[in-house]
Amino acid sequence: MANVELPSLSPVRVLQSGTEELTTRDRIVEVAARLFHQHGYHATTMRQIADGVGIKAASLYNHFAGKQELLYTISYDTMCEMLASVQKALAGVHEPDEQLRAFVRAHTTYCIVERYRARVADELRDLYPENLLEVVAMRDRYEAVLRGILAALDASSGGAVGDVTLVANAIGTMASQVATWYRDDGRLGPDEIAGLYAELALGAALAGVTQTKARPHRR
Amino acid sequence: MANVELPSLSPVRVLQSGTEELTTRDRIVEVAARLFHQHGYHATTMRQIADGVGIKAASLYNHFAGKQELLYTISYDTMCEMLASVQKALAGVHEPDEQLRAFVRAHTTYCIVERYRARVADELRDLYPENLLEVVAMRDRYEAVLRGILAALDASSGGAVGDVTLVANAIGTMASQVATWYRDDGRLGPDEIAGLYAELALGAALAGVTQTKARPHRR
DNA sequence: CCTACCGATCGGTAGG
DNA sequence: CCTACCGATCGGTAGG
Repeated sequence: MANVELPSLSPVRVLQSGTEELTTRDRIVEVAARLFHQHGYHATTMRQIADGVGIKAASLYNHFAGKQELLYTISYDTMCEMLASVQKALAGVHEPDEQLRAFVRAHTTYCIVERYRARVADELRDLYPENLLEVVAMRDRYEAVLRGILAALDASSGGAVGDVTLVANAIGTMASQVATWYRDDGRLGPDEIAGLYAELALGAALAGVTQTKARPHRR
Repeated sequence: MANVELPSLSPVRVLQSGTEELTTRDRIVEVAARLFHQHGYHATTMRQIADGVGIKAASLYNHFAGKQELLYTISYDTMCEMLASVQKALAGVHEPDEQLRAFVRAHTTYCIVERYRARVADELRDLYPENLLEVVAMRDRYEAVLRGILAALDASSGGAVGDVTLVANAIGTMASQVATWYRDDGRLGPDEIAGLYAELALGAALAGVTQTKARPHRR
C-alpha cells in the first residue's frame, strides 16, 4: 500500500496549507482516519496504518502512545475544526434564516470534503471514557450553536420551529450523514449539495408554519 | 451477563409474537444485534454473545456457521422487516403527501423500536462482499419506495421537490439516525417523534415552493 | 450443548 | 525508525 491522496486540513496543516509537505505525524493521522473510516477502529491494525504511511508498526509509537490516542486525536481535532468552520461561516450573519443556511452549508461541506475524519469523529463508540468525555463536550458546544440558531428562528417566526432540540437533532444528523451517499463522481458537487441541504433544513425547520398554512394538521 | 430484555420481532417471531418463548437461535440473534450495536462487529466476540445467551461459545456454531453469518442474518432480516413495515403502512394511502408521512412515520418508528438491529443493518461495512450484495439489493428496493413517493409528490406539486434522489437520501438518512439521539427516558416517545419527523420530512421535501413563496432565492 | 484445544494475529515493548 | 519478539485473545474445530 502506498500513500493517502486527500490533503485536508488540521490545526497545524491550516497554517502551512497549500504545500504538500506533511510531517510524519500528520501523515499517520491521515492514513489512520481513512482506514478507521473504511474498516472501523477495531478492524484497522497498526500494521495497516504503518503500511499506508510507509514505515513499520513499531515506529508509530514514536508519534502516538497507542491506537486509542490516534483515534482520540482524530476525533477531537476534527470536532474543533468543525466548530471553527461554522463559526467562521456565521461571522457577520445576523438573520436567523441566513444563519441556519450558513451553518448547514458549512457543516455539510465539511462532512463531504473531510468525510473520512468527519465520520470517524461521529463514531464515539470506540473512544475510551476519558477521551469520550472531551470529544462529547466539544460536540455539545457545536450542537449548542445550532440550537441557538433554531431558537432565534423560532422566536422570529412566531414559534414555527416548535421543538428546537428535536429539529436540531434532525438537521444535524441529516447533514452529518451526507458522506454515506456522496460520491466523487456523482451528479452534484459539494457546494451544490451543501446549498440544497441548507434549503431542506430551512424547509424542515419551518415545516410547522408552511404545513399549517397549506392544510390544517389532523392528529 | 444474563439475558436480553427487548423482545422485538423477526419473521418467525412475528407469527408467534406476544409470548416470550424464543428459540435459542432467536435469542442468539437478539444478543448479537445488541452487542454489534453497542461495541461494533469486530469488537464483539463470540464469547460475549454466548455469555449473553447463557451458553458456551462453541455451541453458537450449532446455530450459525460463524460470526459473519450472524451479522448477515441480522442485516438481511432487518431490511426485510423494514420493507414489510413501510409497505404495510402505505396500504390504502394514495395521496403523495400522506404517503410520505406514512413512510417516514413507519421508518422512524422502526428505527426507534428496533434500534439495535436497525443500526446494525445500516452499517454495511463489515459484511462480506457476497452478503453485502444481497443486503444492498434489499435496501435499494426500500429506497426505491421512498423515491417513488417523492417523485409522485414532485409531480403533484409542480416540481416542488426538485432533486428527488437527493431529497430521498436526506430524508432517509435523517430518519435512520434517530436512534443516535433517542433516549428511552427522553421527553418524547417513539410515536411523537415519528409524527414530528413526518412533518419535518414533508417540510424539507416541499422546501422549494415554501421557500420561494416566502422569499425569492438568491444564488 | 460441552470441554479442550489450536493456529493466527493483534497491540505493544525491548533495545538499539 | 528498525528488527525481533511476546503475552493475550480471537474465531473456529475436534470429538464427544
